[in-house]
Formats: sequence, C-alpha cells, structure tokens
Amino acid sequence: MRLSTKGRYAVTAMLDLALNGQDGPVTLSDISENQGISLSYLEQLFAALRAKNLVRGVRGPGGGYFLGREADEISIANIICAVDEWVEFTRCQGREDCRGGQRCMTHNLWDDLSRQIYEFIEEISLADLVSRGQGSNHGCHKEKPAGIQDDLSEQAA
Amino acid sequence: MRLSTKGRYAVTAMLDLALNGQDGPVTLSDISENQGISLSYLEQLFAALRAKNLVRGVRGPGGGYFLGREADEISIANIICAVDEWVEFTRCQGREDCRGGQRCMTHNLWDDLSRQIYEFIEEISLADLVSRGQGSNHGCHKEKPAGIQDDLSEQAA
DNA sequence: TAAATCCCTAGTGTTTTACTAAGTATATAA
DNA sequence: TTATATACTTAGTAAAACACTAGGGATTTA
Repeated sequence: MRLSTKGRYAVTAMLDLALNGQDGPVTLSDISENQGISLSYLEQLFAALRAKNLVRGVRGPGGGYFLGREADEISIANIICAVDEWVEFTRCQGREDCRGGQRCMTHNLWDDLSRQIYEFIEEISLADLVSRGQGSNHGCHKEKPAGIQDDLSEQAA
Repeated sequence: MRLSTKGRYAVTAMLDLALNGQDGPVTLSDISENQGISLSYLEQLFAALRAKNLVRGVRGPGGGYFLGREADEISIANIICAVDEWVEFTRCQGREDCRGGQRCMTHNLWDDLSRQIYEFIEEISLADLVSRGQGSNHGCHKEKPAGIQDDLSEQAA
C-alpha cells in the first residue's frame, strides 16, 4: 500500500468531480483551477483513472469528465490504487532461507497491517466523503489532527 | 499522511526489534540481514527513530538497539511519522480566494480522510502486530489481499 | 589495545513527482 | 465549413525522494 501526494491529488480531483459533476461534465481546466493542480498532470492522473473506469471523458466543447460510476461505488482505495500502483513489499516469495521463519514473520505481519489499511480505505467511498462534508463547516480554518506531533522526545529527553 | 516504502522499512525494522529484543539489544547488522535492508540505510532510519525516542541505542560490543518504550506504547503512526515526515497537503491556508469555498471543501474533506487514516494506524501498536503473529501461521505463503485488483475495467469494457 | 557496535556526513545512481510543451482527435457552434 | 473547446497522447525535464555506498568518528566491551 502506498499513500503519497500523487494519490491525494487523485482523491482530491475525484472529490471535486463528485461535488461539481451533478449538472454536466467537469473540465480538467476547472479542476486544475479549483485544486491548484497543473492541467497536464491532471491529464496523466485521469488517464490512469480512465483506464480503471473510475471516470468517463466527454470530448468537444461542453465536454469534460463524469464519474465512471456512482460515488458510493468508488472507494478511496480504488482511486489510490489506480494512480499509485500497488507494490509488493516482501521479497521472500516462498523462499525457505528466511532465518527460521523470523524474517517472514515480520513480513507477514507487515502484510497483515498493509491489508488492514487497505480494507479500511476500501470501506470509505467518495459518497461518504461528500455526505460528510454536507453538515460540517466548509470554511478555510484548519486544525491539525490531535497527537500528530507526539513530542515525547522533549519529555523523555 | 504518507505511507511509502520508507515507512515500511521502518515498521518492519521495528517489528524485528520487538520480536528479537526480548533478551538483549538487537544489532542493525542483524536487522539488515533479517530484513534485507542495507545497513547504512537502516542507520539513517534509526537516526530518525532515535530522535523521536522510539528506539534506544547501546554502543560497544554486545550493543545494539532496544525499543524506546514498551511495544504497546508505540503506534504504527509513531513510526511512520518519525521517518516519513508528515506533509501538509492543502495550500489554501485560510485564504479567501478559494472559489466560493468549493476548493476548501474538497481540501477539508481530504483533511478529514487523512485524519481518519492517521487515527486508524495510531490505534495499532507494535504489540498488536506481535500478538497477532503469535497464533497465525508464520510460513512463507503469501496471499494477495482480496479485491485489490478490482478489474471492473475488464467487465465494463 | 583491539574489536564491535552505534553514530555521523557526504556523495550517488535510480525512480518518482509534478510539471512544460507540443501535439492529435473529436464534438460543438458560428 | 471553419474555428474552438475540450479530451487524449507523447516526450522531455527539474527537483525531490529513495535506497544505497563510502568513509569516517565515538563509545564500550574484552
């Protein structure tokens, strides 16, 4: 599982699409302007999204992009996997030379964790994110998630 | 939130430490050999982990690394944030020019998602992973998480 | 004193990221 | 029919990140 800025760009763009695609297609120019992502980069991202049928393009003036299917049938995992190719991490593919299973144990544990995280974002759909946004404040205030900088280092030092 | 191979290396190394650090410190050479990570790269990762007091180094022969605190008090989020520096994504920091709040809405939604994922891996401790490994099979068989390649593209095309 | 370990800094090839540029294809509208 | 607006495609590129090599120093044990 990989979760980098590239995936964020894709999720953000798809969100924009879900929010603004109610009445007619949304152009990449719009998304580019709305989200501050370069047009050509968006085109690359959407090439990947299109390949997975997550979006549908309409050419010509008045064209743009629609979601490829209903927003409640597109998971965050779908989006991220489309642009951020899933990479296998473990290298010991069935080999026996893994130090008495020790090495493979940590690898299996990582696989478990990786799968857990995947299943977690698999459960969150675009529609979830949209409906979540309905009731909350849409202002520009930002609050850092609590506990991100757990500076135990200061205390312990 | 960023979740790349670098973070995986760190989590894997910490898992190795949790598993093998019961009786005496674990050397980076051991981890390097166990997990197939270059020694010098491990040293860089551990410099970051040390800075956050997630590990404690013991110098000299017979030395190595201990966990900086109990395994149940180290979350996956702690580890990943230590090596994979949290990066802010949104660029509209309180600015008003965000197209009638539209842009900020998607950004806020992303922030929410990001926080959710963070809180999720915040809840998983090293001890959780270790205890999870106790009962299961430690063999080298690998099974791909179900539903990762959701090739709706084939069906829909 | 020698060796094993942590610790630190600098450099490096490769890949990824995010972008620019320059087109082609297709549908709409004048 | 022609111009335009869009999707689509390919190639190139600067900067960053990744994962590593190299070469040391500092500290502790034997």
